[in-house]
Amino acid sequence: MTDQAQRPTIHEVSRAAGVSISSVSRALNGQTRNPDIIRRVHEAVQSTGYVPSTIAQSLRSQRVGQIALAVEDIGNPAYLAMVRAIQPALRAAGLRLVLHSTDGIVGEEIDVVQNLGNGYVDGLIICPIRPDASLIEAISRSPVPIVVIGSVPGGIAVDNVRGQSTEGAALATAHLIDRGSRRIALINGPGDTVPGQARPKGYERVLRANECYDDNLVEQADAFTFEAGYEATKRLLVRGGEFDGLLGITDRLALGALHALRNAGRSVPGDVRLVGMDNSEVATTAVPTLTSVDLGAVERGRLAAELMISRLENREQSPRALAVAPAVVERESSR
Amino acid sequence: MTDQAQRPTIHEVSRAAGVSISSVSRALNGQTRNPDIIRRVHEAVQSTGYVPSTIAQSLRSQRVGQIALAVEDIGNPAYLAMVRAIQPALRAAGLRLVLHSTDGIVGEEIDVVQNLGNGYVDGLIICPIRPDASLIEAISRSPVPIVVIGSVPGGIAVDNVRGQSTEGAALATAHLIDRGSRRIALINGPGDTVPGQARPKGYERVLRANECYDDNLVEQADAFTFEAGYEATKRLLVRGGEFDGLLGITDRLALGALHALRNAGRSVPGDVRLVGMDNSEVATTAVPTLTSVDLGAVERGRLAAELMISRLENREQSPRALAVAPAVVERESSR
DNA sequence: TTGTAGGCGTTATCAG
DNA sequence: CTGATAACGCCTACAA
Repeated sequence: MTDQAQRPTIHEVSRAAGVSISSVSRALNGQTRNPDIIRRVHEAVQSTGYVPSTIAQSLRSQRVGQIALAVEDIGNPAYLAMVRAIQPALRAAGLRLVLHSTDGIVGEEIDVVQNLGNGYVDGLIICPIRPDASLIEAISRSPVPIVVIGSVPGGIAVDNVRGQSTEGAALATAHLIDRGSRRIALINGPGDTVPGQARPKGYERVLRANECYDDNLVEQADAFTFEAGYEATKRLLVRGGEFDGLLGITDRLALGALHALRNAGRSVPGDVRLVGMDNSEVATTAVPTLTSVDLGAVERGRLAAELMISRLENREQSPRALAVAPAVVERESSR
Repeated sequence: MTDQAQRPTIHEVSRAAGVSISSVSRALNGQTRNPDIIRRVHEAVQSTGYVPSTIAQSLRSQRVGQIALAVEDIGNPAYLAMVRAIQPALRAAGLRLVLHSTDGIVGEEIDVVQNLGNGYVDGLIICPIRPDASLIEAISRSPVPIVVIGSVPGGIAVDNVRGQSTEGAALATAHLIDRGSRRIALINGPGDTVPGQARPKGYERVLRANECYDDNLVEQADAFTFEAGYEATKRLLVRGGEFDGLLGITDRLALGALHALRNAGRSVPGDVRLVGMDNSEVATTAVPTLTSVDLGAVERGRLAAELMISRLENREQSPRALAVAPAVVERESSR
C-alpha cells in the first residue's frame, strides 16, 4: 500500500546500470554472456526495485499468459473439482486463470466467448451446459483456442474432453439393479441442459432392457441445486408411485432427495437405495455416505488444461477429442 | 478456432471507414458528435470484425481491469462462498477475477503478492491463513491496492474485512451450553493458522466463565479437511474423555467429527450436540443438518469487493477496517 | 558485444 | 471537428 512512486521502467534500470535498455532486456532474458553487464543490471534492478511490466510484454509478444475458465456455477461440486485440477496445471505452465462463473445464463457465456476477441486471454476452457446455437456459433469462430469440457452439441471441430454421462447413468442404474432394486426413480435436472438430456437416456436404456422402466418414476428438478432436488423428490413422493431405488443425476440432487426421503420416513439404503453422480466431495461427507458415479471431473480438468497448453504450442494440429470413462464408487447409500 | 487471420487493428478500421484512427477511437469512445463519422466507423467495425485490444488499452491506461483473489483452497466451502460473492461484484464493476488457489503454502502467497509488481492486476484480495512475517512485509509494500479478508496480524494499515471468529466460537460454545451441554469438546485446526489460534480462544473463554473448561477435550486436526476432522475426532474418542457437545472450528471439521461419532455409535444430537463454523452449504445438506456459526462469508466477500472497487477510484483515502458480526444458525445437530 | 530505433495497438494532446 | 503524432514499456532486428 506504499504509494504509487511510479513503478520504475527499464529505462530507470538502464540509467542506474549505465548501460542501454537493450542490454538490460538481454541481461534479464539471459541473452548476454558479459558477466559485468549481468552483475550491474542485477544490482540496478535491486536498487530500483524494477519489475518488468507484463502488459508491455504482452503487447509485444501477443500473449497474455492467461486462460479463461467459464463454468456455470463454481459452487457446483463437479465444476469445483475441475477448477482444482485445472488451476495447478495452468500454473505449472506459467499461466494464470481467469474465472467466469456464468450462473448458467447462456447470454453470459456467449459474452465471454465473444469478448475473447479483445485478447485478454490466450485461450478459453468452457463447460457449456445448454446447447445453444449461437454459443456454438461463437465458439466455432473464436479467435483464440477453445477447449470444451463436455460434449460438443454442434459437432463442431474443437478440442474437447467428454465425460460420457449417458454411460455413467447407465452404470448407476445397473448398479441399483445389481443391488436388488427394481422400481428405480430418477431425479433429473433441467431438460434444456446437456446432462439433463444425456443422463436420463442411460437410465432409461438399462431399465427398459430389464423391463422395469416406468416413466411415472421420473421427476425433473428445475435447477442443479440441493433445494431443487429436495422439491422434485417431494413431488415424486406425493405422486405416490412406489420405488426402492433412486438415481439423482448429480450428487447435489441426490442429497436433496436424501433429505426428502428422510423427511418422508424412508430410510436410505433400507427402503430406498440412493445413487448420485459426479463423485464430488459431498458424496464422501454425506450421511450415509453416497454411492456416486465418478465421471472423472479431476481427470477431465487436468486433460483440458493439457489440451490447452499443447494447443498453445501448436495451433495447427487438428482438434482432439478425449473421453474419460465413468466408474461407480460404491458407498453406504446403496448397500 | 478459425485461424489467426491477424486480428484487425484500429488502422484497418480507419482505412475501411476512410477516416483517421483518432476519429475511429473517438467514435468508439463516444467522443464524437458527427453522426456521419459515427455511422461509417460502425460500419467499418462490422465489416472488419474489429475488436479493440485490451492489452493495448491497458498499456495506455495503466489499468488492466483485473483483480486477483488469493485463497488457501477454493475447495474450502468458506472461501467458495466468498468467491461466489466477489465474482459478481467485480463483474458488475467491469473487472475480471484472476484466481489463485495457493494450497495454504505461504511461499505461494508471497509469490502472488510479489508478482503484483508486474502489473498483471489492479489489485489483490487475499485471505491469508498463516500470519507469516514476510507475507505481512510483502503486503505492506505492495505497489497495488490490497484488501485483506480476515484479521491482519501485523497490525499494518490495509483495507480489511474481519470475521470475528473468536466471538463466533464463543457464540457457538454458549449455544451448546444453552442447549444443555457441559462437557464440550473442541476440534481445532492447525495451530499455526489464524483461525486455529483465534477460535479456540472464544471457546475457552466461555467454558472458563462457566467453569467447565477441560483441556483434555481439545484435539487438533492437522488440516482444514473432512479427513483431518475425522481423524482428530477418532483420537479424541480413543483418549476417552466423555463429552456431550462438540465444536468443530469449521464445517468440514465438524462433518469429519460427525462421521467419527457415528462410527463410534454416538448419535448426534442425542449423545453429542454438534456445531460447526462458517455456515457453508454443507451445513444445510448434512444429515442431520448442521448447526453452524455464520461468519458472514458472503457478506465479507461482497464488502471486500466493494472496498477494492472504491479503493481503485480513490487511492488516497485511509485504509478502512470492516467487521461482520457472527450469528449462530441453529439446525438439527444441536437441538 | 553493445546501442539505436521501430513497432506492438491504443488514447490523448495539440495543431490545423 | 478532424488528423497527425507522441507516448505507454517492452523486445529485437539491425547497425555500429
